[in-house]
Parts: sequence; C-alpha cells; structure tokens
Amino acid sequence: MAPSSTAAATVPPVFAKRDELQQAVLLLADAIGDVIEHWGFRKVLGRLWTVLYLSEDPLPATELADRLSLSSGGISMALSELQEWGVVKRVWVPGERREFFIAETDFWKMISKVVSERERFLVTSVRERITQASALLRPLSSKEAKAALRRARILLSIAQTAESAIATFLASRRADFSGFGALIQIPRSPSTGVERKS
Amino acid sequence: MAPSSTAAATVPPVFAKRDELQQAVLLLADAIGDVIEHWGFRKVLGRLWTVLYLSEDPLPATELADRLSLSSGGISMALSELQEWGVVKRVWVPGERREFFIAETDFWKMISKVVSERERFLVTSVRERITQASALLRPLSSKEAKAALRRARILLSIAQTAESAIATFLASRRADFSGFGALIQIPRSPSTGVERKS
DNA sequence: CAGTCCTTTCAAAATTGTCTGAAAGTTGAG
DNA sequence: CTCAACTTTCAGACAATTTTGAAAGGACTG
Repeated sequence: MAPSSTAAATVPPVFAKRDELQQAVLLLADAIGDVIEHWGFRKVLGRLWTVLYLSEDPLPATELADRLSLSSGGISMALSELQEWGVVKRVWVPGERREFFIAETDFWKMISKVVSERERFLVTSVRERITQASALLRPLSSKEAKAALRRARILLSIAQTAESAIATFLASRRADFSGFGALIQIPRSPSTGVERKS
Repeated sequence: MAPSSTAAATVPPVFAKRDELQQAVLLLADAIGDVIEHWGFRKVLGRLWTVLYLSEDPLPATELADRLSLSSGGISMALSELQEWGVVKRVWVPGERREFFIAETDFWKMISKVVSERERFLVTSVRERITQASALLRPLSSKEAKAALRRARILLSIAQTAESAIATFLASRRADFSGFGALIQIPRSPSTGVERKS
C-alpha cells in the first residue's frame, strides 16, 4: 500500500484530489475486475487492465504495483498474461529506462481473441467428446442406452450449433444466435428433437 | 466407486454392457461438466445434471452418488443447488420411500433463470459502481481525472447496453446484440460515445 | 565491464474453494 | 411413540489457485 495513507487530515489539497482520483479508479477497477472474474479470468487481470485503460498515458509496472497493492512478481505475471491475450501492450517511452504499458482499447480485438482461443477450443473439445460418447452408445440396445443416445444427440446438435455460431461471429463480427431458435424460442417447431418433455 | 470394477474379464455380458453405458454417460457428464465450469459453476453440478438428463427415468440420490463417486453430503448439496437454479426437479415415485430426481429439459427455463439471477445482477451492480465512480471523477479537474472520466463514460455506456440487452433477451427470448454494434463492428458510426480512440 | 535498475521466475505461503463423513434432522410406517 | 430409512448440515480435511518475495537474469550507463 502507498506509504501516505496514515495522516488524512494533514494531507495537502493536491494529494487529497489525487486520492479521490485513485479511489474512483479502484472502484472502477474492482467493478471491471468482477466482470472479468465472471468470465473465468483472474480478477486482478481485470483490475490491472482497467487501471491502464483509465490512464490515457502509459504506466510503468511499479506504478501499477503501487496502485493495486500487488507484488512486483504478481504484476509481472499479470502483465505477461494480459499481453498474451492481446489486451495490454508494452510501449517504450523515450528517455525512460523501464517499460511502460497501455491498455488495448479495441474491444473487438480483445473479444475475438478470447472467443477464438478459449470458447472455440472448449466447444470443439466438447463436441468431440459428445461424438465419441454417442459412438459408444450406438451399438447398445438397452432401454437406458437408447434414451441416453437420444439425449446425447440433442446435446450434440447444441454443440454443433454453438460451434458454427462462434465461427460466424468471428468471421462477421456479428453475434448470430438464430441457430438456437429451436431451443430458445418456445419449442413448437417439429423435428428438432428438443421439445419439452412435460 | 462401484464395488464391481475389479474383475473385468469375468464380468457377465449384461454387466459389461452396463459398464459401457456408464462409461459413455461419464464421458458426456465430464464434457458438459467442463461447459458448466466454464460458465462459473462447479463442475460437479454439470456432471450431475448430465447424468440425470441422460436418464429419462428419475434417479435416487444414492444412484447418483454411486455413478459419480460422490459422498452423500456432496450429492445432497449439489442437488439443492441445482434445484435452486431450476435445473433439476424432485419427483416422487409411487411406492418409493426415497426421493427421485429428474433433469429439467427446457433449456430456455434454465438459461433465463441463470441470466436473470446472475448475469443481470452482476451487470446492474457493475453499472451502479461505474456511475458512482463517474460522480467522484466529475468534479476533478486534473488531466488524469478528465481522461479517466472520458473512459469511464465509455464503460458506462457498455454496461447500460449490456443491461438493456439482457432485459430484451429475457422479455423476448431472443438475443439482441445490435446495441453493441458500435463496439463489435469496426467502429465508424458517430455519436455513440464508444468510438475507437486510435 | 562493473554497477544499478528493472524484470522475470519460482518455490513456499496464503488464500480460497471443494469434498467427506459423522451427527443431527426429518419422515413415514408400524 | 419409536424405529428405520433417508436427507441435510457442517466442521474439518483436502485440493487447487493465487500471491509473495527473494534470487536470478538481463540491459543500459558511466
């Protein structure tokens, strides 16, 4: 933590303002951190990106460590990870010895990287496993196996739809969920195999 | 684990088939478990739902504990949680003492519950915090504070768009991401406040 | 080319999250 | 009411993840 936080009453106005700014930045960082955590990344990655995003000027690692009360090692690792995700960039500031960082501000770049490297991989791997399990079930003749196969086919069609929705999204920059219509709409259309049981 | 898994070679054909079925079920359960984990829930919740989903007949807790090698306590907690999320239902089988469970098969029901209770809450809470931070920044006059406010306003517009997209989704059962157009498309449209800085 | 400043790595510590199993609680039958 | 069958709860064990800080590794400077 910053070594200045003990004597609030005697802090000069300029520093008080600075603290207000930092307070607001941290509030925002925590909010975005929660979003990022919800998306399955570490919270600190979101907090770090936010601090950089809110500063139009590049910041050095020490400044980030200071503002977020994080160890130097933690900052280094977080920055590397953010850079791999294409969410933060390293810049060189003329005449400065240390490195500076800025936030990527192109949201599409960030989203497409995550979707293509993470979501797509997951969905593909899941689709493959469902296919494999279906193959195991197909030769079985018990009532239970047939029921399981019936439902495995539904899961497979969902996975396939998701897979192509992701591909379309990446290609066109537009989210297209129409393929899920039969699932998301009140199931009424015939022959989709996904009607309600009831 | 089931007490039968030691002597594969001497297992009668009927049991062998049963094992193949269970193997396929577990493969599917793990696949869906990964999806659910990726969505921020415990993996075991996804595995449990899947076992129920693949069985058209209701299953008792002991059967689930057995198939998933989970303790009675774990099963009980997982089933309660799944029930709260409206993803599993408790049914009474005539003449049976213990309780049985079935998977909810209406995907819309499951999705809308999660979206309305989890995503919506998060997005609203984030939007509120961004608003609050913006209020802290507004009176500040430093260059840094102004830059931060400028970007906080962009974050706010994203949060607001997300919030209304979720509301529309819940009301109409259709995903509508058109509000994100200015972000997702190559940013070119005027007056949205979310153009690229470049 | 030695010294300083800065960054990265990584093992250990701290933290956080999950699971177990025994005890308490509940339900229904006799 | 009492027992047996089943379920829930929860404290502690265990497991996974995250963070720290010290040491090693560059790289620029004088």
